[in-house]
Amino acid sequence: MEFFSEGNKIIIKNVKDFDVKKTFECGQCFRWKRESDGSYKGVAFGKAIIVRNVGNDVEIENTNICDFKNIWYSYFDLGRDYDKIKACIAKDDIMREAIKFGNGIRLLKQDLEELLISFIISANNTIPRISKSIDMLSQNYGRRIYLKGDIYYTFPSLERLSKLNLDELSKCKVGFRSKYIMESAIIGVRMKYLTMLQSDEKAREILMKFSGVGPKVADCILLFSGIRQDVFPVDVWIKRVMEKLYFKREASLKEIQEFVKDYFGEYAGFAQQYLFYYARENKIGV
DNA sequence: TTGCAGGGGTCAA
DNA sequence: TTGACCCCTGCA
Repeated sequence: MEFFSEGNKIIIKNVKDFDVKKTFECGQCFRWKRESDGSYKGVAFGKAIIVRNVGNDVEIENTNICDFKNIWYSYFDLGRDYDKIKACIAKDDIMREAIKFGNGIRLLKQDLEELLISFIISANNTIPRISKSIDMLSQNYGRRIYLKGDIYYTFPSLERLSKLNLDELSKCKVGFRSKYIMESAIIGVRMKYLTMLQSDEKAREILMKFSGVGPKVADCILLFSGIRQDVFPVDVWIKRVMEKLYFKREASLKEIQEFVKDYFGEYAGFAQQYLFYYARENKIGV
């Protein structure tokens, strides 16, 4: 992979497997907004950038070599060989079709604190509402940053969120999840560093001790932070697509997870992303 | 216009 | 195993 800077842009030449639209719209993140020219503006790790596909290249605007090396290279998972992953999980015609459809999806390595709160908000919620709540939390309690003269807001720290009361949280339209957010922020601050989870065998168990974090949310946090690739978050869409295309009948959460563990193995999480995008975009099972 | 179901699940009984 | 849960949107 070759990259260079040009003004306030980083240009990554001849990038394989990086479709900006699919990566931001496959359901793993909530803070990227599509612009009329097809680029995406968003905030991650305290920085606001614009990302776009230009032919075979990817451009990142409002950044520099230093941030690219320290933040974006990891965030966009640029060190990974997606051909290898795809070869590992392409076990059948269904999966090959889903991979073909979702070709260019990358799994982002996102911030743990933001993931924890975002996916607590996602429970029994709709994507537009989740985005709205996350934007409101950021606007009210995040830090101001600038991009091309416009104001953006970073996602607030757990430290900051842990000091809010239920009324303040409820104003961000999180509904019954305000209690979960408050309690989880306090637990997170008490743990000192969520990054400890990186090297913890019991990361999933620990995450499920947080208020509002069950098996699905825990798996999303593990997968979208890059801690684990073998987890397979099962939500209503994945349940439907697995039942319709693989089981040909109703199947329990446990059944599905045991099946994919053996079937897709260490890269089950990538299979989940291709299937999720495929199922949602084509409304499979609806 | 009004009413109701349902949504990236989790919790508590 | 089951029902409640904020509250906004879509649809009849």
